[in-house]
This record gives sequence, C-alpha cells and structure tokens, in this order.
Amino acid sequence: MTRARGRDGGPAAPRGVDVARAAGVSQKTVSRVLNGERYVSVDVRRRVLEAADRLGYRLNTAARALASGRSRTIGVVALGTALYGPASLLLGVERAARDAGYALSVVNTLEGDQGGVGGAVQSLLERGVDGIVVSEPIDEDADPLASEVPVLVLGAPAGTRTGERTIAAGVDSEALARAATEHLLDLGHPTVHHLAGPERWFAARDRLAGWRQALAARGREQPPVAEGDWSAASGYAAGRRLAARNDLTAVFAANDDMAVGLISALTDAGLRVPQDVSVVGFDDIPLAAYVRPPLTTVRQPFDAVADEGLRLLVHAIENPQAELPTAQGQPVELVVRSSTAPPPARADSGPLRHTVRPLAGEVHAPPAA
Amino acid sequence: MTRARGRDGGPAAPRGVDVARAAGVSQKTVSRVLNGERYVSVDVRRRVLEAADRLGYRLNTAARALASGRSRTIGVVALGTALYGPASLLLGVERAARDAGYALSVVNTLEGDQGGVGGAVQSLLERGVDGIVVSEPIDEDADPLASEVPVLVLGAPAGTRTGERTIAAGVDSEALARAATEHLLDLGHPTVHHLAGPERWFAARDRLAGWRQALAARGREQPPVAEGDWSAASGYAAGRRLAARNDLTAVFAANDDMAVGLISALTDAGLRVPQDVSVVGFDDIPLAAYVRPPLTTVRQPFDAVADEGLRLLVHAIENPQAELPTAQGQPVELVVRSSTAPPPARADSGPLRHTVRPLAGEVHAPPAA
DNA sequence: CGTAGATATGTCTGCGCAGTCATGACAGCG
DNA sequence: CGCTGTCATGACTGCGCAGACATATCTACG
Repeated sequence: MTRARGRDGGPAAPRGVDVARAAGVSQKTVSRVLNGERYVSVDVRRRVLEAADRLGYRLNTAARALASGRSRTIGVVALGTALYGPASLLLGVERAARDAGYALSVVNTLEGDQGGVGGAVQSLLERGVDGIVVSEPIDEDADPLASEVPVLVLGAPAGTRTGERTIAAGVDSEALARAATEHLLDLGHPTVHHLAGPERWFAARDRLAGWRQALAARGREQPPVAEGDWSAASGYAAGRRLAARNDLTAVFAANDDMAVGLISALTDAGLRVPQDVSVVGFDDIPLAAYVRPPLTTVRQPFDAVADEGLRLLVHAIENPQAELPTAQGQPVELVVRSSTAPPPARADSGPLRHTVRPLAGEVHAPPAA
Repeated sequence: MTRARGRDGGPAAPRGVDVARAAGVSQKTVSRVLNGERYVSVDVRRRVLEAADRLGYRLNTAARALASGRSRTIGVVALGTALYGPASLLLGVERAARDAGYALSVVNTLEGDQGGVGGAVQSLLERGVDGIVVSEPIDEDADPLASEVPVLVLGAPAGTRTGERTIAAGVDSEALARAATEHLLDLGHPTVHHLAGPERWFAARDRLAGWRQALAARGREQPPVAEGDWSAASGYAAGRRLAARNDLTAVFAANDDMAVGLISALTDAGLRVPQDVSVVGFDDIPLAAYVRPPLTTVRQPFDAVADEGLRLLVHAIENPQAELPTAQGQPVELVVRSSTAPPPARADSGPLRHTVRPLAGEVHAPPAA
C-alpha cells in the first residue's frame, strides 16, 4: 500500500524510522524508548523523545499489535441499556483500563440480539483484544465464555466460576438482598414482597435468592414474586397489581427504578409510603435521595467492583501462566432513608386499609408521622 | 516474533494462507472473498468460506489495519458520567457504528482531566481510528478538534461548525428551551426562573440562551440564574436558595435530575409543586413520569441524533473528498405532565406564600450528598 | 589483568494482511 | 479471426513495528 496521507495528499505521518534518523539512532532503539525498556542511556532517550515530539510522531498501534501479538485493548460486552448500574460499571471499567494502559472496545448486545453475547465475544476476539469484560451477564452468557483470552464477568458474585479462564467480580448480591429484606422484617413487617428483575439476569436471580433466604431463615411466608424489567414503568405496573393485595406492607424491589415506579403506583392507589407500605430499592441511584419519599436502598460500589475486576483481568492478561486470582468481594451498604417504616398498626388487613384518602388538590401526600 | 499460541502453547490461530491452502487458492483470493470484492467465482467463494469456517479462521484486524491504513474503528470521547443523556447518546452511537461495520473505541475524559479532550483525541488518533465522535462537548473542546480524521460533535445544535473536518449533530436546544419557557409563560406565570447546568457545557449555554430569548421576546424580567452541575444534589441546593425568593412561581431546570432535586427542596421548604411553583425539566429521563409529581419536561431524541450523526460521520470517512454534510436537526417534544400549572392566585407574593406548613414529623432530613 | 556479567545499541527479520500489477480465460464485435 | 474489454486469479511486495540475536562497551572482582 501507499503510506497514509491527509485527504489533500499532504505529507505522510512520520514513522519510527523517521524519528530514528532525526535522533541519529536505529529504529529499534526508538522502539525501546517508546516502550520504556531498560538499557537505554538517558542521553539517547532524551534525543529520541525530542525528535519524536518535534516530528509529531505517533506510534502506530496496528503495527505494534501485529508485531507483538498484543493489542493492549480490552473488549467489553455491555447490555444496551442506559440503566445506572451497567452505565456506572462501564465508566469504572474504562477508567481502570486507561489507568492500566489499555484501550476499550465496546460492543453492546441488546438482549436477544442475533448472536448475543457469543457473537459479541467473537467479534471482539477478531479485533484482537487481550481480554474481555462481560458486564452484568444474563442467562445464555455462561457458555460462550470459553475463550482464548481471559474473561472478567462483572456483576456476578465474587468467586463465581463460569469458565476456565474466567474471573468474576461483583458484590455479594445475595447478602445484600438478605440485608434489605431483614431490614424490613426487623421493622416488624410480617413478611416482605419482592419485585424481581427479569429472570434471565444473574443479578435478578441473586437478589431473588437472597430475599428467599431471609424469609426462610425466619420462617416467614413467601408471597408470590412480581417480576419487572428493571424499568420504572414495569415497577408501576407491578405496583398496581400489588396494591390490590391486602397483605401488602413491605416490598423489596430489585432496583431503584422499579422501586420508584412501584411507589408511584402505590400512591396512585391511595397507599402511603412508608406509612402503609414500606419499600426498599437496590443500587442507590443518584436520584434515590431526592424522590419522595427518599428511598431506602442498598448501595453497590460500582467503581470499586470495576476497579478490582479490571486489575485482576490485567493481571491475568500479563501473567498468562499464573493461577487465576479471585476477587475479594466489596463492602456494601444499606442506606436507610424514609421509604421504610414499621408496618401500620392494623397490618392484618381490615377495611380501613383501602379507604381512599381524599387527594383533592394534593398530588404529593406530605409525609406525616 | 513467534505466532500467537494459547497459554498452553497450543496450535497457532489459522491465518489467511492456511485457509487459502485448504481451499486450494491463493491468500490474495481469500482476502478478496473476505472483503466481498467483485470478480470472485461463486465456486471459489463457497470453497473459501467453507474452509475458513472449518478452520475457525478469524481475520486479523491489526494486520488489515496495517496493510490498508484503515482500522474500521471509530473513537468516542465521552464525558465520564452516568447521566442519562450522555449514556443514551453513547448507546445510540455504538449501535449505529456496529450497523455500519465499525467498532468503537471509547475514552472518557472526566471533566478537567489531564489533557482533557485534546489528549483523548490524540490517544484515539494513535490507535488509528478512522473518525472521532465527541459527545456533549464542553468549553475547551472546540480547539483541538482540528484533526486529520473527520469529527462528529454530538449534542451541539445541528449545523454548528467548530473545525474544518467537523460535523455537528444534535437537537436545537435553544428552541427547546424556548418552548419549555413559553409553556410556563403561557400558563400565566409572570416570569420563569432558570436552573442552569455548568457554564462550560455547550448544552447548558444553549438552554440558558433559549430561556433568555423566550423571556426577552415577551419583555419579561430575567431573574438571576441559578447554576447546578446536572446532579439532583445540586438541584436540591439551588432549590433551597430559590425557595427563599418570594417571586418564585416557575422554574425551568436544564435537566431532569436537577428538576427532581429542586422539587425535593421546594417540598421540604413547604412549597407545593405545581400549586405553588411549577417546574419543567429537560431530557425526559425514564423516571420522569414516575416521580411525584410526574415531571413536565422536554424530550430529546437521543437515538435519532446519534443515528443521523454517525451516518454522516461514516459518509465523511468513506468519501474523504466530498463536502461535509450537514445534519438536519431532529424533531422534538414537550411532554406535559403534572409538575406545571397556572401560578397561584396571589402570585404577586404576599405573606401567605411563606406560611410555613407544620412539618412536624417530617421524616426527610435534607439529604447529604 | 583477564574474564564474567551488566549495560547499551544495532541488524535482520517477520507478523498477516491488502495494494499493485501481471496473467489467463473467455465473450463480443466488426 | 484478431482485437478489446470484462472477469477471475495469482505472485510479489510492503505497511511499521517488536522479537531474536549479535555486538560492543563498560564495570567488578579475583
């Protein structure tokens, strides 16, 4: 081929040899300087860097990748959603990758895509990524993860293994879900309803399991599970159905968005949160403290998870022979705000429960003790 | 170097020549088939594809990029935020790029980063991207955009030009902000306050300008501008200050998150939305319909913007000589929900306005960040 | 002072593709 | 029938870098 030129046929971009000539050294020495190798004298290093700067030299990563067999790129398989959790995780991954000197190549798989995660992984391998991050895996994902490069699964509980070269990092969602549920039980609620995420998501199943564990541990009844799709709209829809039950005093929603939709539906049905029904969310989205009532929720340390996961992945990339490390699990927090309270005195149902309060002229029921 | 092998020293990945041999053709013919070139007989094409499939062949994109001078990769400079707008834009860009056969390389610049957007652009050029997307530009960004590859600036009004090879795509935020402001004026509010985003953002300045235009066009007073940082927390802080003013009947917030925080603060101050104060947001985040009161806001068609922008960018990449196309601008919507209403009867202030409702038992303490 | 190691640099080569050009085979047409 | 053009394929080459190996020079130490 002909060397790269500007659209106008301008001068070609300078190459390593050009820098070498300008600095009076060999191309190989330029390569050494640029890669920070040992055994380069300070004088040569300085001359090379000067020359590179003067010529406006930029390393050609394609050539480097071809010659070295490594691309210093990490592929990310993300779900095509703007949800706070996945988006935060992606942000954290990018920052951690950049800090480690890796670029990021992102592929989204709208759930149910052609090829799905497997196809995404293939396309990333084709691009020569050195490692792969699968963020918030869903059902079918476990299988294609047998890859020739290390894989980090984010959002699975720490220690999970799904493939030979797979690392998992994430919080212990089960424990978190248990904590959320126990918080409600501790307040005196006879049982806790659950508004789950889509069953295909590991995250949804973990939270469901944690909820079941907490109830089982105290021998409480497990009401039927409502399922949403993480969206506030689905939370609202579920809320309309739940509001019709007269044993409803507490709900643990699998994420904050659904919790907000749920509260909206309960309010529309004339139920007050938290006086009549308590609600706990999951994620602690930035809005959680500012909706009415402020949401009691569970905070996930997305940054820390992304950070730790990526460090482990980079380690696995750069030490192919080493044993796969295991993530520690990250500390986690229950943030108690105002959407939870003890159950109403007559929690055992009763006609009063559904007396419709006159809402005339009052959209927002002010919280009164 | 030695050819790539698995960690275990397993067999090297098959190359084009291997496929060629298996199919009984030359390497060049394999290349032709894989690139969909003309002048390949159906029989040969079939044999090559079969052989490639059988061997599990994957094209080496580094080699292709080196040989062809094109990487089929688009670089994205994003702001390191999980805000709904930027995140949605990024999603749209990824999908559009994938549809066009390009991969995405993402770099975040936490505002105020070392190097900032300029540095990010450099690192992307180094990676050999064929084009660059700058999402939601902020102040200093205009300058370094003189790049040797086409640049798409997303979130600037359509038609903006900031550099020689620059395309802009986005909605007409000014018009949108005007519409939001006029909606409030039409309801009878004497004037409208503005809760702006950070001044460095183009998006914030556009919205501010639109607000000013709408007020000026009707000869209304322009109250001092409150400024937030897009977050609900900053909206809350601004809300506390605004609540102290006795001319406050309507606020146009530059995004929905701040609007939610604002409403929270107003509520805490004993003001009802929309009876005492109307609030309009911007973006129509998925939660907007589910907070109390449901938020009147302005909807941005993020997907359409990303889509159109990326198509233009790809066109510019693949037709280097052509004139730069101009984006059309996208249709847009004011979504009226329940956070806006006519001003209270005695909007001209008066002691009643600030009668403090007894908040005894108020559960909600002012949220700390 | 000789020799083993550490230090510093260079030469040669190949990574796996796509560009360029050459070469056939054949069809259409006067 | 020969010439021109379209179609189909292959040989050769180079993109810009890093790996392998070969020197050289300098230090340390017996």
